[in-house]
Amino acid sequence: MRIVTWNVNSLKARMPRVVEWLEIMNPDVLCMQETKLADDAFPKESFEKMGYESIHHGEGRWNGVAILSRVGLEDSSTGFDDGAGPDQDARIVWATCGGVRVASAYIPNGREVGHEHYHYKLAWLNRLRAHLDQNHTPEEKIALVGDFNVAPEDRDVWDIKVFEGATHVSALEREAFKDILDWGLVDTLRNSYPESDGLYTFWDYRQGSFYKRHGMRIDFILSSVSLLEELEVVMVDRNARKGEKPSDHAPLLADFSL
DNA sequence: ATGGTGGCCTTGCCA
Repeated sequence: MRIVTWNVNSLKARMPRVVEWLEIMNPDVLCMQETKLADDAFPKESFEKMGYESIHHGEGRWNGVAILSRVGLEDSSTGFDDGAGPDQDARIVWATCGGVRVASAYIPNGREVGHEHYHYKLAWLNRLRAHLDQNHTPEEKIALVGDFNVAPEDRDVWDIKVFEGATHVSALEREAFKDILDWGLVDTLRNSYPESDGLYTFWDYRQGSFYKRHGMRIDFILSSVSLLEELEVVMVDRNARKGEKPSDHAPLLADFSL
């Protein structure tokens, strides 16, 4: 089973690239973030013609997450089931696909350390942990994937000196991210390449970042241990960051022997 | 070619 996470930065703008990529890479499950679509604008029928069931959770101009699956899509839900009320944004969707509980998540950016949005980001990660505590056990096969907007280690950004005092690398964000992992999830790409630097999934459009290899590793396929036992390979498709009208994120793929 | 934002119900905001 090939599971993919990809922040597409507007599905409307990215649809040609997404369709082309699906035809070439044939994932079983594609989790997208930042679709920037309302639910009624999501091209569900186009994906159905390609053999994919789908669930989308969107609000229109910002955010928006989706799961596509050709190995079944059951028990879908949106947001958090943690008893704390609805989230202000459309940032997470859940579904069971081929026996794996999958979540497609778009964690808040935070904007600036100390900003109201930064506190929302930390609270959001805490709610995600609470949702896991209340709805799942680490023994299940779980793939929690998406754009976490956190670089867990200094080597996960191209130059840590540039990020001094910035979001994505602050201690509180990293602790909140680690708290998710400590529940019982493994960062699959880092687990497969423990010694590697330069493993990035995002390159800002500005200042020629991609060409300069000025990237960040902020997208993840987090796997429970029982699912990790089935992991064959995990990789970033940097080619998808090239060419005409790319997203600023590359897809992250993992193949499991399921 | 030796450089270099993009998306959005756009004219500022978000990333």
